[in-house]
Amino acid sequence: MITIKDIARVAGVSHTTVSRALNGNPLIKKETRDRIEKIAAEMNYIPNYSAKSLVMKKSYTIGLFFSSIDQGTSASFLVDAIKGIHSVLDENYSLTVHGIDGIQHFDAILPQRFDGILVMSQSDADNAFIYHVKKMGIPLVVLNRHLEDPGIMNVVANDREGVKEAIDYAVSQGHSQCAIIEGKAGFKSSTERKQGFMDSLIVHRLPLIPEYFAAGDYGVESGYEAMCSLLALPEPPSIVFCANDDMAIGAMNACYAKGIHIPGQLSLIGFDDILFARYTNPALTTIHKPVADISKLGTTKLIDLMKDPDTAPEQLFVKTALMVRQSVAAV
Amino acid sequence: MITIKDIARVAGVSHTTVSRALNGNPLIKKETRDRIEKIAAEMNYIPNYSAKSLVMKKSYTIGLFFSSIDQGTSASFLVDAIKGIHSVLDENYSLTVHGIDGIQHFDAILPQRFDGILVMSQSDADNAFIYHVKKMGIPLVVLNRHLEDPGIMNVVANDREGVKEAIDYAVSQGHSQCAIIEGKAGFKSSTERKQGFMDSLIVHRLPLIPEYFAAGDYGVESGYEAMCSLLALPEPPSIVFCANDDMAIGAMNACYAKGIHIPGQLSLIGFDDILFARYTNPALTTIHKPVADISKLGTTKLIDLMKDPDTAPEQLFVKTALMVRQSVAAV
DNA sequence: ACAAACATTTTTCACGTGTGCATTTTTATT
DNA sequence: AATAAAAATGCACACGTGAAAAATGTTTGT
Repeated sequence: MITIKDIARVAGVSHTTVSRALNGNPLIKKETRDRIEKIAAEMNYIPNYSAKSLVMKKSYTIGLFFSSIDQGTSASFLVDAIKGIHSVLDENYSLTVHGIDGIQHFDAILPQRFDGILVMSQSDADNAFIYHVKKMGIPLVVLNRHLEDPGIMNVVANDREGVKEAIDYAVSQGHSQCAIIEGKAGFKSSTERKQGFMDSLIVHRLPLIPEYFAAGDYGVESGYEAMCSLLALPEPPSIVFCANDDMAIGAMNACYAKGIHIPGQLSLIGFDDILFARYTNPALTTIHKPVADISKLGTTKLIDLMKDPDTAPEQLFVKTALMVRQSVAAV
Repeated sequence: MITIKDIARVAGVSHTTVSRALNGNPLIKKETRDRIEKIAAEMNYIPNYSAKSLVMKKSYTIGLFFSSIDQGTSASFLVDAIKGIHSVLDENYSLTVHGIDGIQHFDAILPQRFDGILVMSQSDADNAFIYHVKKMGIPLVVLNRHLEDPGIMNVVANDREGVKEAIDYAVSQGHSQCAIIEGKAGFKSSTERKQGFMDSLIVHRLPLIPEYFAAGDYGVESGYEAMCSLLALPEPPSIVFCANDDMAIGAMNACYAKGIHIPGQLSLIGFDDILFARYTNPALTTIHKPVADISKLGTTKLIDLMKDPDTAPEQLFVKTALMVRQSVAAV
């Protein structure tokens, strides 16, 4: 392996000069710099990142942490996040992927190992981790879950507003018997979406019927079961909002099984806009959650934070969008 | 930050002794070792991985490379791979995720940066990268795509055999007019699956009808279009095998659109067994591709290779499994 | 012409760790 | 008790890089 010392020998200068020349330090004369750069290129010099890391106390690594990799994280979520991040991240940073639930010792989460950390957070349980990162002074952006803490950079979708708009739309289509299949208990997103649902009903002076609030856990199966219980009610709803698309697909299956026609007999709205929402039968009307955009914006902010740790933390909201398809009928 | 020198000072020994004690070097007396370990624990010592990397020429990093992150890689694929790897990877290794198409300079792919590399390969185009890695002497396992090269550790599913079994099953249900929607041109998996399809037809003395070979590209839309063209034939097939589930879902949508009932009028078989295959209407009969198992086995082999670079390369096959659901009717 | 200011480069040191070899301490053997 | 052998520990250096301080060469000002 070629080192700056090798280049120095060839160029007839000290290794420090080489270092400066290659790092754009203005103390070096232009001709010297050009000559050294040329030699470095010819010799196929590639910097040793371990040595750089040691001396610079930088790792050239960004950590992406999900609440869990195994459980509760949908595939599209993970992929869209990675895509969004890669689209703005400099090539000589590498991105490592972790599940917070898989970490044995927070001790291993150190500034020397991560130049910055993105937490794609889904639950309050992540807070212990988040505050550890903050305490260690590692530049940090929390994505996807709204934090109350104004000291932490935070990028989220306005789930609540998005759901409200969707239910407003449903009401405008003539629906008044609106039910919800809620997300996983303890997840911030669950309460946010439920709030948006209620916001709309309240604005439209529609009653909040306790039987129309069915529990779910974001899993496909839970959507199936929740829908079964809603259909079993003496007076079933005319429309059901599912707190994510996976549950909407489960709910749709329950309708197939019971012979309920969508949207003829029952309308359905999802949340997330996963790839397959477009391809259910009928195509699912859902709220598009811009995971890639969130990740992109979050990464941009993280980079700012890494450049200048004193960048003021912000609470940023990315807009959701209602995707009107075929699962909601006018009554 | 605490260093071994700090510990050495407290323990009244040299930093060398500390280093040895903490690394299980047998040259150290048991009592000394115990004392040093205790002090290290009390002082909350955490080794500096940059320094370790520099001197050991190790990076404690495993790279996971997909052909592309943006295009052609389905979400479940990426997630299952990450899950499988995490399940066997030691905690003090970190996993970085990359798209081969996003790499500007192969020069950055060095032994000093990666202790080992897993390539989740989908196309021949990855070969340039694969051989670069091999040339650099980085322990390497290629997953998912069968390589001819016996010098490279390779873990793949037996797609061909899996498809053959599925078509055998279709034939046993009385089907004789079998069509295929092929995968993306240039992808090894496309030809493998097509081969399996033909293997079965040939064994059963069924004709290979050119019109029944429709082109696809693994995308949902291509499945839709291919199915439309098959349905437009004067004599449409009785069963269609789709080279992946995404296309099967697209094909299913084409049938909805044309009012063709599945499996009443047409049967359908997919490949991959993605999460949603279970929840289409009807539930999709498909071939389960054990991505997580492939990743797991591949990682195990990579670890072997990292421990002993002379480990003999193998070509390992992981079994697929036919998941019989409701999209194939008996005729 | 000589000092002062400036530009450029080199010298020396540090970062935290592991290792070959020398040195000291302990144990075993005679 | 003397000696050899073995066990335990320390010294000095290396890894590749960057930065402060020092040194050298060059220009400017009077």
